Amino acid sequence: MPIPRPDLQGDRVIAHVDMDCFYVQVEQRKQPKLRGSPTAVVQYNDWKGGALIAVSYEARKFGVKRSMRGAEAEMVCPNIQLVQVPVARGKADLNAYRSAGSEVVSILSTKGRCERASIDEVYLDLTDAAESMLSETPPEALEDIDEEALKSHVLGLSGDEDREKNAQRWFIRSDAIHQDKLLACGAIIVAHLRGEVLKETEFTCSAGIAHNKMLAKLASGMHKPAQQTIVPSSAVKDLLASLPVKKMKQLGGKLGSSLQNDLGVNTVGDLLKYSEEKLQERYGFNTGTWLWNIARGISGDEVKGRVLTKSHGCGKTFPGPRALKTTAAVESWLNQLCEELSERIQLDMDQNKRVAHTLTLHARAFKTSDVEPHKKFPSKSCPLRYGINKIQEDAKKLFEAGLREFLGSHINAWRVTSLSISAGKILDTPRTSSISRFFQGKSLSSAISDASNDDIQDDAPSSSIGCKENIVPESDEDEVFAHGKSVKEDDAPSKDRKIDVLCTQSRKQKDKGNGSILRFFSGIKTSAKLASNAPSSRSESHKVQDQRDHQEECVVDDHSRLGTISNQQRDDSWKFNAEDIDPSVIDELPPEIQREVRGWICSSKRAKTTKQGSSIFHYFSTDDNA
DNA sequence: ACGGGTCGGACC
DNA sequence: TGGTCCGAC
Repeated sequence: MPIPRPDLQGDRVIAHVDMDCFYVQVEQRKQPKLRGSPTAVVQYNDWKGGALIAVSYEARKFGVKRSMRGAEAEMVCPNIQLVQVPVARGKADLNAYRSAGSEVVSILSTKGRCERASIDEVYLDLTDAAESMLSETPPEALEDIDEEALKSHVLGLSGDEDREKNAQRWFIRSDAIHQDKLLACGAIIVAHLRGEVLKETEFTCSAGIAHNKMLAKLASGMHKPAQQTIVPSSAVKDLLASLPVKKMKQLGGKLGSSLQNDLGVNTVGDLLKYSEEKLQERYGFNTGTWLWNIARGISGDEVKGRVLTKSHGCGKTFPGPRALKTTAAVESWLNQLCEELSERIQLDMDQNKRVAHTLTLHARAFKTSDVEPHKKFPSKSCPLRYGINKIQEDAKKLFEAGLREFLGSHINAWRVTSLSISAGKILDTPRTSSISRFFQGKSLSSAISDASNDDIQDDAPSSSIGCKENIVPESDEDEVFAHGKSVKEDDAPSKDRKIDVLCTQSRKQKDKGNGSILRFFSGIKTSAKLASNAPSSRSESHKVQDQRDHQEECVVDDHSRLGTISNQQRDDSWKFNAEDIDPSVIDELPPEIQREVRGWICSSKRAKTTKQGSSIFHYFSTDDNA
């Protein structure tokens, strides 16, 4: 699982920021009277008082732990305040925590590359900011330095008496090595950011500052809550020497157990005894090298610039007697899950201009009269279509396909103990200079949800799920394009505006038969009609569109009717599917382009690749503002 | 009858 | 790829 990355760049400044008992803080902000008293967040309190998923530091003093039941917590801490996770559609609703996490990220992402590692954790690469500070305003006197930064814990400082004094001296050491000075700057930046977070969100957090993610993560947990810890290189060896392997990220599971049980490695330092080859032999090449490196505090793992999640999922378990026994029960719960999922991907689209492309269903099930004892319910996925009903419909088909495979040819009673669906392959929709401009009177979001209006029932043969085929049925293009009211009203393109080409990157041109050029021309056909009875002024929303900082072309996607927009500029050719182009579309083009297009329609039965420099390419790729 | 609900990543 | 498994919070 872990993979070694050589730390090419040696002196990075990496921070890991971890919110303190985050769910509790979110609830305390909502309900300030809870502040200061022992508090825990539980979900579902009907069975033994619910399961604790976050515990305040006041409550921890009483020995309250995560994974206790509410009832247990009350035994060890009678005054504990138990707050329930909101429930929506019969399941836990974590949206409040997700959006609180986003508040934090929006502050933390201002000083450098930011990776959202979980709902309440981020990594920051502050190398550039720290270098700048060091060269412009290096910390030379205590007065220069944020008070919070001076409270940092600096690992490896010898002084046992006054920790804070030592830390302060460390900050302003003029003879410190460059690496340490960078860390000091990083710590000052982090202290400032934490102050901003507190001011703007009322949340406290803890942080670790080090030269790589692994050490930063380790450090952020060392002094909590609301404190920060610095790991100078000089402290790494001693730190790891006594660190139990299980404390290291990635070693909390089977791999860590194996190190202990099979190699007798109890601390990370113990790993130093093993050669890289030995570790590779035992755990495989990648893992072996990775282990060898982390024993030395080496990790080149980079901070990904990613503040948004890569997928959205929701699920629910149905333990013991609650296990679902009928397809009706399964469908009913799937519908609830799909509603939530739909809401979330819709929000993602509205807020972030992103579109999800695959829908995946997971389930756990067992057979009551089991012949094959431990067969797993297979997960299934299909292209994702926007719209609650479509998602529900597709999820149902995915479940049916999975169930058939799960049951095989036997006639068996079954129980489902968990269900989850997720939306993945989420791609940015770069700003539109393409066909979607014709429809930009409305948001991308409404365009897509309109495109998946549920009044038209499409019937995909459910058998197609098991196969490699797309279960998404083709629907009438007019369904998309018919929704033109805002286009007509206030945002129709002017007649002379360049009709943008719709195309896909050639490397993505795997869609067979339903190439996007086809949709493009269908689109032009309709939009040209709309355009012809529209006012000729550029609309307000076009200007807004133009300001989006994404770039380049827009493409109608395979999975949603009006969806994916992909970057083109780097491609030197576009591949067009020339099938089924309505001649009236071509009439809209300038004469010389018309001739060109008619030419390649005649000459090619299926597809045509135009190279950069061709007149068609030039025409369609030229900015209409030019 | 399970820490539940979600995530990310690697592997085949 | 899709599907599975692992690890994490």
